[in-house]
Amino acid sequence: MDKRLPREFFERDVLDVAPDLLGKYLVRRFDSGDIHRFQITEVEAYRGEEDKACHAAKGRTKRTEVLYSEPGTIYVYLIYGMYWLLNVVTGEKDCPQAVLIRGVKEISGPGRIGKFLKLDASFYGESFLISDRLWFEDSDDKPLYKTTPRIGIDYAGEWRDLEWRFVVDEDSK
DNA sequence: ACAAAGATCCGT
DNA sequence: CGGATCTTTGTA
Repeated sequence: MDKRLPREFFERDVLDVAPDLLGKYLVRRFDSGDIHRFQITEVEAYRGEEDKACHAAKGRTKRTEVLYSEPGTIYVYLIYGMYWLLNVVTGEKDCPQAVLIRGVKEISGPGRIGKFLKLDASFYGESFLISDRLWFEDSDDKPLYKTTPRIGIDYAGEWRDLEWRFVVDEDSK
């Protein structure tokens, strides 16, 4: 059976998709053919042009173009000249939203995930719905989680304090 | 054309 | 706490 998360999963508001991704599996098929599954433990939501922390706050540019495309599309970008951060586009087409994958069970930190999964610019615009090297799979786990403000966005003014970071609560497992 | 900052990580 | 390292964006 196909456990890959379908378009309908991502075609919802980012604030619904983000917590639902906790406990799901991020699956990477490397060039060698080896397939690794990583259970998601930490995510953040970035929501629309109004959200000053969202890259789409700058409007439609070459970099943010993909945020306006179909739900389930891969958004990767290089930060600090060395780390590829991984996001999945959510919501209706033309509503720029994305979930940042910040942590999985074996790896803490969005920059380290990109390094471990060998991500690069070639993933930009690819789709999690049909890719043969990067996708999400369902899981029966419904872990309890806590919310906190997002990390590293102190510049975002009133949007800084919104608790749009979702972290699996280990204590409750 | 140039300068500045960034959804980070690591070593000191 | 500062350096690495380079793309994107704002300003001229």
